[in-house]
Amino acid sequence: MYEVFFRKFNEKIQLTEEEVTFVKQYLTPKKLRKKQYLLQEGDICRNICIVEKGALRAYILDEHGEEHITAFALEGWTMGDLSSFIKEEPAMLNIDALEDCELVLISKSAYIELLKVMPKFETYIRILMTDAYMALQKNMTNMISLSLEERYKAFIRMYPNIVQRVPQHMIASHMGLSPETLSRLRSRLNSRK
Amino acid sequence: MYEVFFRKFNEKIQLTEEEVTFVKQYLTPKKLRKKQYLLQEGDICRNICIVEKGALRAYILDEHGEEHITAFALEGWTMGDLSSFIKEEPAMLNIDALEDCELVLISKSAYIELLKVMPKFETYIRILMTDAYMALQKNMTNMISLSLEERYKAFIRMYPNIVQRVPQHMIASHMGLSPETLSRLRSRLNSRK
DNA sequence: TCAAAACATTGATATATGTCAATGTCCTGC
DNA sequence: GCAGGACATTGACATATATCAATGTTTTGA
Repeated sequence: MYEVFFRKFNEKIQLTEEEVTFVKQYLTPKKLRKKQYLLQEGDICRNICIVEKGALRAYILDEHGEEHITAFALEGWTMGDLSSFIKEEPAMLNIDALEDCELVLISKSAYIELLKVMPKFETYIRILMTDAYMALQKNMTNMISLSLEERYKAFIRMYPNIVQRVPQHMIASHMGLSPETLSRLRSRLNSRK
Repeated sequence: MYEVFFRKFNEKIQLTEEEVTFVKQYLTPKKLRKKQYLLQEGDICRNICIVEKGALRAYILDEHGEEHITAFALEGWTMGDLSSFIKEEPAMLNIDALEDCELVLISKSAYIELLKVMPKFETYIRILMTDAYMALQKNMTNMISLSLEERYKAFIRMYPNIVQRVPQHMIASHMGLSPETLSRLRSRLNSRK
């Protein structure tokens, strides 16, 4: 149980068997069926989740009620509305399952307790946050400095699994494009090679 | 010396006088004149910096050589190309001074050593990264879900000091707009009230 | 197994923003 | 103190992308 979670953990920080057992006490498994919600806008995000299996998306609704996908999460990725989790404020994000999912949840109290009693956990979180920040930064600089075509090609290169498993209009939404524009972009790219 | 740095630190984690003295050993002061560079694209970012006084900007050059400002930093803010600092890869960002600056630098070796020997430093960095991630996320969701006008009003509300101290065309660049478009947006807002 | 929904594509048109250019003002450094 | 540059504004025009609509295909669920 929790194989993916601990595989990811061990990539950053080695844990002994006892430590694994110890951490497991603080984790909760959760299954989610396709289209079910993990979090809805306005609720407080009570858990950080790690995807063991399946796929999630996070999206925000704009003033016209349009969905804008802010993130996908596949196996091994972390998902949640971090601001809501940390500050215990209403979430801006909606998170739902794109496929049937198996998740690992860390509650706020578990998070706080683990940070307090287990330095290796704090180190792991520090690294996780650093990596997440760098990834977001990278996305932002790509968004700013690349042409549409280059952005799409970079996305395919970076996240080939997402392109395979997620409908195209959601990728368009994630890139801030209409489905039509992405479709035309793709046909331009195909005709060119 | 390093007043701003330790004020910020103490807002998150209380330090004893001895701890302050200890941390000071790892810090280096640096002055920068307006328009001088702290970091240039292609170089490796050897230091994380905290602004004691003055203002910095970070920008990236796109394929046409156009500048796109990715961040500003005023007193108390942290600045650097984090990916370059952590991975010791060539930086994508250019960082220069918008005003004469006084900075505090933390070198990579100081960063690693402090993380190793001082749990409070690791906790501080963990919180810093978490906050930075949340702020970037917030910017991204604003970018996605708000109209231009709302984005500009949100920016003014959030960073009134930047609006006062930074030329308008740089704010346009930071918002991903041409200077003309921001100018027209502002005149629209003014005529309306 | 079939009907309905979800999805991708393509065309016609609308619109927001960028680009180019001209003008005037205000800094700023020599 | 003045000249040149940086900056903001405004107008005319170009262009990329959104929007609306129609069509065909694939997936899904009863």
